[in-house]
Amino acid sequence: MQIAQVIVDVPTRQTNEPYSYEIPANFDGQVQPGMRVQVPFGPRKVTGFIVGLTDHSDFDGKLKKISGLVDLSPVITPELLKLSEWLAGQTFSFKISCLQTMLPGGMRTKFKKKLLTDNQTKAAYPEIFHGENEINYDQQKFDNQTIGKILTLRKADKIKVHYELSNHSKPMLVKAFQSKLTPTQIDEALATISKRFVSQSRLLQILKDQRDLPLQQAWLSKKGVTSTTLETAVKRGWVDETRVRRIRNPFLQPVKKSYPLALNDDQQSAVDRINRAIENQANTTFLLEGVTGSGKTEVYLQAMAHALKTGKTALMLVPEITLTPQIVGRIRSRFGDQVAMLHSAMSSGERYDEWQRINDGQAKVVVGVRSAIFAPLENIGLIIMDEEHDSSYKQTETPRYQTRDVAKWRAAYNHCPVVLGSATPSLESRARAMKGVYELILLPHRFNNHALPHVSIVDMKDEMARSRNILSKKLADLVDDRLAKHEQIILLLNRRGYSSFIMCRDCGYVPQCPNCDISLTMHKDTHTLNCHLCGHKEPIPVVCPKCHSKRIRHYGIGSQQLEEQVKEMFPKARVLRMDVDTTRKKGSHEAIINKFGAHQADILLGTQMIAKGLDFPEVTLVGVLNADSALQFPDFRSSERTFQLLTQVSGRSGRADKQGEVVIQTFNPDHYAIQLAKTQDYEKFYQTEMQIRHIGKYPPYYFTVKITGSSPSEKQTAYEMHQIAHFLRRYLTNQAIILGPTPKTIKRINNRYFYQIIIKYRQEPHLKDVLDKILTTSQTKERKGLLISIDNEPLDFM
DNA sequence: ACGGGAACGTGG
DNA sequence: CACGTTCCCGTG
Repeated sequence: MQIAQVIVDVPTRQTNEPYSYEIPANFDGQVQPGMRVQVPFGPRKVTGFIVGLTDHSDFDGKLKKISGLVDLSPVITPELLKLSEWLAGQTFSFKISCLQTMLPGGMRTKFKKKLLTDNQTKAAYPEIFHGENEINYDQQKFDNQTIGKILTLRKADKIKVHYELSNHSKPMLVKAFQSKLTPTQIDEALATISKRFVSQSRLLQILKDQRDLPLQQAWLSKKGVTSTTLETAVKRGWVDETRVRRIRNPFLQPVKKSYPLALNDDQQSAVDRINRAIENQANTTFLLEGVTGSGKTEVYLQAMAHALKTGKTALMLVPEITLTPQIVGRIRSRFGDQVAMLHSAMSSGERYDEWQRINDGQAKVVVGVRSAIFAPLENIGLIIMDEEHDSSYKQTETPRYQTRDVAKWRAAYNHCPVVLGSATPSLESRARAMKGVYELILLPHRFNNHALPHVSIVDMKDEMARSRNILSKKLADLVDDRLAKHEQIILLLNRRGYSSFIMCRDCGYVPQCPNCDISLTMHKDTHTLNCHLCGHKEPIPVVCPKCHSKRIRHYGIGSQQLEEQVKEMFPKARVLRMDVDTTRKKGSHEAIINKFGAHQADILLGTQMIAKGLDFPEVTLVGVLNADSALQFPDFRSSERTFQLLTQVSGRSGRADKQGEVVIQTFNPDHYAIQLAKTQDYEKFYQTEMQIRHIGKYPPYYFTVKITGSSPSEKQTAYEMHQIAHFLRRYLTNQAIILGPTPKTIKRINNRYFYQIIIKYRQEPHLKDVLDKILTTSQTKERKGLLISIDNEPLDFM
């Protein structure tokens, strides 16, 4: 007898191991590991993943049978099954959560519960069934009294419970028409048909040329065949209406084929080293450190081409907001239809189709964001992570994985190299390169030896004494100059909304979010005060709710207000704003980029999403309006983030034959992160920052774990977190540093109180066991509203 | 997660 | 004791 080992979709500690199920005879030989099944679990039915097949079970009770198949072929490859095990351990999460994150969103299934009943009961309980024989059962939708009634009816067998699979992404089927006529019949019809039937004859002509395949209605209508014509043709028995699958195409425009560019010596030697590793199936991790504009992308493309040439596939990851049509277009122009793209801006249907193309082995190159690291690609010959330092590579929800670690795992499994590319590598990666764990490849020169932009720093303390203007005199003059020369400008202001807060000038009252410990941000376009954490919105008060004064003013400039001011200062300039608020609609991000790229605007302003990956040759001036915004955060990585952001955004200036200019406005002109960004001196920054990390016992010198606890009661949160800290101090070695518990920087979000504990350690053999124990114990308190989450190697300590 | 049964509470 | 509510356990 064959037995399936199933991880059920019940995310708890106790059910985090496979359960054994008998495979019913009619499924014999069809089920394989990696397929999803429906199984009875206690009194209900749940979905599960088959993770293995055995011929005996250690479980000594009576086995139940698999009740249904969700998939007809595996959706998780053997490699990804193994990876899910490792990932669950690494991130302290449930195996089922890891398996689910490997699938594209649209494929995650839940069982919908439906209630079926007979006509008599339906008529007797209109408040439950509303005259339907079948209703969805949502517990929240019914009050306790109704639920009671439903239970009684069910016991009396008047209601049947039915589980229906909800799987919202499906292949897209479109209307199509298949010719039923032979060529001779078509000729006959053409000869006999009355001259009045112009469109029918036109259709017959088309059918004559395209006889064998079903023709899609959309295609036919482009040829001028209307739906009425087709209906008539169906009636005449000439064609049959059918449905065919259409692959949704996430690539908006067709791309012209492009060819490898000539490389400079640095690039060539980089490509050679990576190619050699591909050929030797060497599991090497390369750190490709190249200044902005040094031509890293061309190195990636040629190395990927080499991987394909050796019969392998290639996976390339890019940060969330960098995956612009620009980059995808470039990759697709090189590799054509072999490319599959996975990106969060795509619809779930598009993602589903792209994922299917990878799973079927049709796509050989995958380009995507973080989650694309789980693409079901087989026989990988090369994994690339562009901008490896980018924070979007760390998932902030469970499973809290770092893509870099998953990439290295997959590379080890596939015996292939990983290339981590960046102009400003994370300190972790650079330190590993220095230790010889990674191989360092440098691209120290800009492509075609373009000069680096000239960077100047403006001290806003001096500036503020003169004027309250958001643009310094120097920056405003340069903007004028560029506008006159018909060149483009990027302005970066890392704060969205209109102003950061409003305050009553008489009593000092600042409106706070009722659910969170944070002041509300003013949004002028919607005339509301918004909370950026929980989404709360309220109207802007006209009088102070506390002292009834009318002197309410706003402070701190956000991107909305910047737009307003810039338009006022430069009335002739065409201004585009790009931030979360202007890019919410699908395709709007792209629309802004295309518009600016076509020079239909002079000034692009926005939050940090404009800093990365965009390449506009006409931009010769970049202004950073508040370089300090990241520095203000009480976090050990704030200098690193500031340096990276400034270097990145500076690289946007002057890429083609024109010298670029960058103006950084700051209140901390002497801060090393700002000074070193001015000279684009990564090396010096690395040295300085490493010293600070060493003294402060921070990564990469120490490993870190963040434990966050939250509940609706501050007292309970604090108490439980103290218990955990106590437990840690007792069971970890005395080399481990345990900080906290402390309330988080923003203590209350959405009426939950957050406390955290930071563990810093160099070697802690029992850490995993201790943390597992904490999770197991804490689960019993979950019902009281306490949630404990563990973040292994968190991005910040906030 | 969630269904089911034990345990506990309330009103007569 | 009948019934409502909460707790807690097990799920193959």
